[in-house]
Amino acid sequence: MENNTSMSLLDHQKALIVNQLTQTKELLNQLQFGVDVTSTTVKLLLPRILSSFKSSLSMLSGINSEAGFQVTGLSPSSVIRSPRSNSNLNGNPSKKRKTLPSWTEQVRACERSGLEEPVYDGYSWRKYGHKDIYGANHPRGYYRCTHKNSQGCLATKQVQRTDTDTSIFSVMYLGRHTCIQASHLQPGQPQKKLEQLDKKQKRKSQETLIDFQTGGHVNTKDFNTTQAVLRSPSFSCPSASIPIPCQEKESNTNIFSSQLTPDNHFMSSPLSSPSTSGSNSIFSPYRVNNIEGGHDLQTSDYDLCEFESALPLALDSSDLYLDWDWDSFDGFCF
DNA sequence: CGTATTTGACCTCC
DNA sequence: GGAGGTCAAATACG
Repeated sequence: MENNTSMSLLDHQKALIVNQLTQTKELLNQLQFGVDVTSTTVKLLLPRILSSFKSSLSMLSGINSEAGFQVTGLSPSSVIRSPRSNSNLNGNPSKKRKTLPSWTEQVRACERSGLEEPVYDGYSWRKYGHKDIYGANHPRGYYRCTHKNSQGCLATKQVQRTDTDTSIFSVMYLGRHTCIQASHLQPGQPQKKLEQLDKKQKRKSQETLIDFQTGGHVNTKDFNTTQAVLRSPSFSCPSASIPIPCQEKESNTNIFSSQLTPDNHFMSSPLSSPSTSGSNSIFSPYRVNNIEGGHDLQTSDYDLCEFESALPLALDSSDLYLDWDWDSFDGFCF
């Protein structure tokens, strides 16, 4: 039983990685051959590409351990459910979506007071419930995909602050996105979304209103790896003049700005909308799965650096030049 | 006025 | 029966 489980899990992981990389390749093709390679589009795509690679690399690292996707936070239970063992949020299993894959992420938010909202992860979510959880200090928010009705997308997520660190959200994703969210590829929509979010945040947290354009604090941890690759002010320091320390790099926190779904759908981060006036940093999601001392994170980072150095990006303030050789990629880290 | 959020009630599972 | 999850009416907001 367990052996079969391990085998199927491994196969599943491999399949995820392949799909993830395939999707990444498609994104790169969009950059390479896309007609509309505007700077905004590029800025949207690149973080997704990087995130996709990071997720893939993380999974590869995780495969080495019996625990599976430890690095990405994608627990084995997300693939094969085990009753009562699927302790995602406070150890309580989902009671209704048992057939849907689930996984948990822990995401740090750059806090503003009174914020109880989920991290913007690139998808549009609509809150449909809010519940005080027995034994938990903080209520749990229930979100479903905005496109549930229009496209029948069944993806949901549950967001809850952790008891130990209120700046960290535990986000449990249920189901994968079957919707096509134009915001992922079209520059205008996420920007609009983020602008709305920003306005909302400003409304809600007046006493701690921090204007990013005037040097407010931004949690930049999740920018690190992106910056390492992009090395371009137009990417790492968006036009909105968000004060991002481009040279700064923390070594012991693994940062992934995207979220990987079990079906290789990854979720781009708000980082992908650099033209937004700082709202993309209201929440700065990054994985904190290594809170207690991470697993394989150094390896993952190392591999990522290898990838980054192999990625022949030449950027200037407005254009992206991609000369990606997939034959080279074939030999990369595998 | 359309859309998103809030929140109490209801449903499901254990 | 209790806890978690979802629904849907009421409300808020742009």
